[in-house]
Amino acid sequence: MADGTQAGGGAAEEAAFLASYDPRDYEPVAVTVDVVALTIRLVENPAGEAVPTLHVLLVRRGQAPFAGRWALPGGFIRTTVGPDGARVEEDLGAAAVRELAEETGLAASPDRRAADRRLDRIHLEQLGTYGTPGRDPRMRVISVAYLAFAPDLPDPTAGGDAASAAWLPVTSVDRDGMAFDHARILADGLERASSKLEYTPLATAFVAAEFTVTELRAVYETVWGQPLHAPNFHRKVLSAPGFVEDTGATTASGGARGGRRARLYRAGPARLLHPALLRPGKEDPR
Amino acid sequence: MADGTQAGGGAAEEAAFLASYDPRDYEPVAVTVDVVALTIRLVENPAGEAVPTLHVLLVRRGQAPFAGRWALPGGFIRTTVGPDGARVEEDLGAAAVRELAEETGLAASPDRRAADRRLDRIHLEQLGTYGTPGRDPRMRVISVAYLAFAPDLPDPTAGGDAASAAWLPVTSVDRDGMAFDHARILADGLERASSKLEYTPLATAFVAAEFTVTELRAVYETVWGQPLHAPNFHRKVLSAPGFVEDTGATTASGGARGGRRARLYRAGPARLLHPALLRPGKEDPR
DNA sequence: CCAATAGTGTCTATGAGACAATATCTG
DNA sequence: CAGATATTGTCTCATAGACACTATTGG
Repeated sequence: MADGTQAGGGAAEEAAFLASYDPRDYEPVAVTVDVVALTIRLVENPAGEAVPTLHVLLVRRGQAPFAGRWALPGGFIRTTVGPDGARVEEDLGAAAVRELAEETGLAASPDRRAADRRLDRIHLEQLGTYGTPGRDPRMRVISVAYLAFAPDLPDPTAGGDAASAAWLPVTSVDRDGMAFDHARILADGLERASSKLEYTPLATAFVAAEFTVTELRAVYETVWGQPLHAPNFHRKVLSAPGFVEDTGATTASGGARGGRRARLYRAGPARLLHPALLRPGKEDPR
Repeated sequence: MADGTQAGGGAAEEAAFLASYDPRDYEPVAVTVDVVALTIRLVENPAGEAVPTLHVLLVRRGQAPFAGRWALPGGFIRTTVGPDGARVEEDLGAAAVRELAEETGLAASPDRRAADRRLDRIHLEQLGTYGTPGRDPRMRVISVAYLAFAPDLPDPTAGGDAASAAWLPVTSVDRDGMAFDHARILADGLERASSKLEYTPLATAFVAAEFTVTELRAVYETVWGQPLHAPNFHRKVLSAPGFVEDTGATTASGGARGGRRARLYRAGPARLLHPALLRPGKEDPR
């Protein structure tokens, strides 16, 4: 990288640095950070039951190109000017958190402490970088995509300036109508999420700090889109060391229509699951 | 991404696009592509035996910053001017291939067809993007890192202009002395490579088009840094559908010191291994 | 023939998946 | 008590890992 031909050293030598390149070798590139933010929310089905459903945070674009289309929340990486006048550059992950906070309304929350606590519980990881020429019709744009797993977050409309943002059920997103190559990024994010549930304990990032095994199973069923065998799931979760820790407590009451009280667990210290919880029905996975 | 405020449309509206942003929101960013290129080469140990050893392609920097240090091969993404005068931007993956070809000498090879054939056999995948402020002391640089698995490639010195490049055994690389954050990128690449061998058939990218099970096992042992149980490995490879295909042929002769002739296989069509070949000794993988 | 290398048989422990059964709630 | 929900028992099959063994070759 940065295999320059100029001498290094000072700070504001940027111009000299740029001038030392053939214009055909160096071109202005815009770098954005986009976020595939996933959460699970309850949706009423026709029968009136609350069904856990995977949602993605999307923003409706106000300007061309792709005006009126849904896009992933994102924006350019920023440079802020510090108190001493020095430029403070923004880390990529920080930009992703900022975008998420802005679009969910957590940035404008009156209770900063509570908002920060919610942001802290969000799992964030880099998904990939998308830089195919022409993906933005205006200029060369390189987008670093992040994947976020969050417990139920507030509705964006509660935020204020992000009236055009919304949590949409992933199954009802019109992928062909999405802006830029965001359909592809979303697809990559969903696949990554499914895969991550298999060998990491990240499903706990979708539920509250204390949760039941059934709630955890709902996460898997929702993301994988298929029902799981409850007894076996139960045992597998408890047998994976460090996946969950027993709190000793149980839910205050059983199910609405009766049923035993469920034990409450919290996320354990493990960062990888062993053995893994593999998706069923992958007999011949080319 | 690209949540712009200007109207979209034409082609050379780049200046207007840039002007529409607050300078604090938009800053010139350089984007580079770096490559962690891995291959397996034979190295003589003190006993005079040829030991397969994992190597990484590194370049010794000629200029500051980090002059004299080893760095990953890489460089800025380019824009070439096409015959009609239009600017042709380079895709990120193409930039990675170009860097690899340049530094290995394959770009300058007299036999273009043969060189292209070798480049085609290289597996290339995106590793991650590194953009921490300050990682390049000169200016803001975002590096998109790629991971390449290659069969034995020519020595860079055979190429010509890349006299300062070399394949180095990964165990003998002075990580603390590497330029920029390339030690971190290298570490990430090695971990990714180890992990990919588990659940994909990419080990075949390290060997010739036709290979024996023992050669394939050597890849695993080299990358994972531990010996494997030969009989069980044999069975696992053959039982994973689509991993390898029998060519019907065998090696021309047995081992140098005697031994049965080995059957020759070629890479099969599978893109994922099922069941996976897990690394041994990961009892408590936090 | 002997040592070396390739490949097969087989046994045990463990996990995956299916099904049955038990425990404990709510109404 | 009846139905609902959580949790545990048990059985079968597949895979991982260990070890013994057979097959084939060079010297």
